[in-house]
Amino acid sequence: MPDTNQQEIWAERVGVALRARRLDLGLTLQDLSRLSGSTVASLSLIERGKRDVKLSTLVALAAALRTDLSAVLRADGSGA
Amino acid sequence: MPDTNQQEIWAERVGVALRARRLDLGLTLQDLSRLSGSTVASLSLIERGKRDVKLSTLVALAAALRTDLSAVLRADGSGA
DNA sequence: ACCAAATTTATCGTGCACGATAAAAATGCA
DNA sequence: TGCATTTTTATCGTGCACGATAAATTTGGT
Repeated sequence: MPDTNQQEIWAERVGVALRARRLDLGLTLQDLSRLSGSTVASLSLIERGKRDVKLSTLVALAAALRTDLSAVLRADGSGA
Repeated sequence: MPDTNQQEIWAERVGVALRARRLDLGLTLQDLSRLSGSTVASLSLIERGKRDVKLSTLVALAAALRTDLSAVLRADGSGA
C-alpha cells in the first residue's frame, strides 16, 4: 500500500469534488479562474490534490461554484 | 460596517465551531495540542479565527475532535 | 489576594500556498 | 493531420501558516 496520508487523501477528495462541480457547470479552468480569483495554474494543482489549500481559497471556490463548503468536504466522496 | 470579508467570517465561524467541540469534549488547548499535533499557540489563533488555516490542519483537528469536517464547515453556524 | 492552570500574544525559522507568467503537453474537432 | 482550446508543469517573489519556545495575560478556585 502507498504511503498516502490523511492529508493527501483529503486533498485529492476535495479536488475531485471541485472538478466535478466545475464540469457540471460547464466551466473551464479559465472561467473558474475569473470567477474565483485563483490562477489557472493554482486551480489545476488544487483539483488534482497536489496542494494543501487554505480555507480562504476553499471558500472562494465554493462561492464561485455556487456550492456549499460542507458538500465539498463530506466524508463520503459524494461530491459538491 | 466593518470590512470583514468572507474569509474572516469563515475563519471565525470555523474557529467557534472547533472551540465549541473541544469544550464539549472537556479538553484544554494543551490536550488538543497533543491529540492533533498543532501547537497550543496555533490552536488559540485558529479558534479565534485569526489564521487562514490549511486543509491538512482542519483534517487533523476534525480527527482529533472525532468530528466531521463537513460539520465544522456548515453554512449555518450549527457547530461541530 | 494568592496561586496554578489555561489562554493569549510575541518572536524566530522553515516551508509552502499563491499570484504572475510562460512554456509544454494534452484534448478535441474540422 | 493541423490548429485552437484546455490543462499541466515550471520558475520566481511575496506573504503567511506552522512548529518551537517563552513571556504576558486571563481565568477560576480557595
